[in-house]
Amino acid sequence: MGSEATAAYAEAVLSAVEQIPPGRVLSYGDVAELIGRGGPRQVGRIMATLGGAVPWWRVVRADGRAAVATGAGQLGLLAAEGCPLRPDGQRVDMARARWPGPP
DNA sequence: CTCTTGACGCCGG
DNA sequence: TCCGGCGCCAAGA
Repeated sequence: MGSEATAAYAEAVLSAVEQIPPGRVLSYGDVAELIGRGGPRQVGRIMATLGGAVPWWRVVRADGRAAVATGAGQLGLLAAEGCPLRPDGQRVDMARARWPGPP
């Protein structure tokens, strides 16, 4: 059972993203640290492959900006959920929108 | 088996 | 604030 390691990792990433409450966001690196496995790149890869099954728009870059391939649509979804955005409207206010983590 | 790419992050200038 | 470079791990060609 070797390939299951990747499947288990993918499931851990998707599970963490599903736990993000509306109006909150997590960065790729935050998800990686939360599950304690791999790194930001691995999280991004899982999101690109299986992200469609979870609220992927709640995952943003560490600097509060949206990922390249997701574009402005992500910021629109976050804004619609009440997520605090910066005045420029191009980035998320990580100081307020960052989800502290599971209780 | 090796090389390149990627929904990234951090540091320095 | 913006720009470039280096590091990280895994999958695809």
